[in-house]
Amino acid sequence: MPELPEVETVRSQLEKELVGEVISQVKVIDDMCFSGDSKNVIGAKIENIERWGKWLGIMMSNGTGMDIHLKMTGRMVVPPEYESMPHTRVIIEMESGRKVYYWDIRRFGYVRVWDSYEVMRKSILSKLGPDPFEASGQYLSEVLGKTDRMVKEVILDQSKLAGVGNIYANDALWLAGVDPRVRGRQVSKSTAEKILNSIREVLQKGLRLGGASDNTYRDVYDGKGGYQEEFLVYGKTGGKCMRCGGDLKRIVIGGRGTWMCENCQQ
DNA sequence: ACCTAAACCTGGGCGC
DNA sequence: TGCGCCCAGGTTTAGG
Repeated sequence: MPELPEVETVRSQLEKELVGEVISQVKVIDDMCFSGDSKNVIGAKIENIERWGKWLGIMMSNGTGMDIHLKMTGRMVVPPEYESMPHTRVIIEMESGRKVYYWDIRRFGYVRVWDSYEVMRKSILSKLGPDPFEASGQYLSEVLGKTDRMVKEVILDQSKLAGVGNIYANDALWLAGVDPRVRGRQVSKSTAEKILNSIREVLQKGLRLGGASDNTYRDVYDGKGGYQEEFLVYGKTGGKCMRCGGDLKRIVIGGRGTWMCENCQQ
């Protein structure tokens, strides 16, 4: 699933491919994955590509903008074979002849065109907490101290911390040795700091490996990431704990699969 | 204001 | 072989 490391990988590759290009056409194959007025961006130059949490934001030279969310199964890809692939939903063409494809099996994600880049940016940022690399341990400790929700639900809450999804949340809590069911208010300040450091560590590793491709995620060149080979606990039903050798357990928190070692995570 | 659960969607895997 | 069911989860929305 595209989380911070996957979306950042896509952002940096798209930046290399597209900044400076002028959009000549937007072909919408599936309405469900597109909104806004595509005429706004025709003839405009791509100035910059940013990432906020799991969102991508494209700044256009005429003050308009586009945002993209990959949700579960979205891809932003450039290989030409995507021209006629099933599940290609939107095609963005450049004056240079280059094309970029929005491909998505489940149609949860989207490309949206906005009249104003600034309005778009503010609208997205208003829903998001800080990036885990910018948040302080003090901040996370304060957020946790105000809630009785389980710690895993809090770190997955994009309004509290932007960019962490289920894969990295599971692995970070195992690395920190914290039971995902612990209530926010029960977490000490030093434990909150340990959790934040573990989140950063697994995200860094994800970034270094180009993300996790256990399922449908691919980068801009249709390549796989490597983090799926390095999962600590995520998805390891019936697996053993790498730290103590105990059986990993699968539980459900907030409707999501959660993997943990009951011996190491207290 | 806070919290929970359902809805959105498709393909893959499973049991029968 | 095939059918029905469950599961995957980021975000929004509805309801308690």
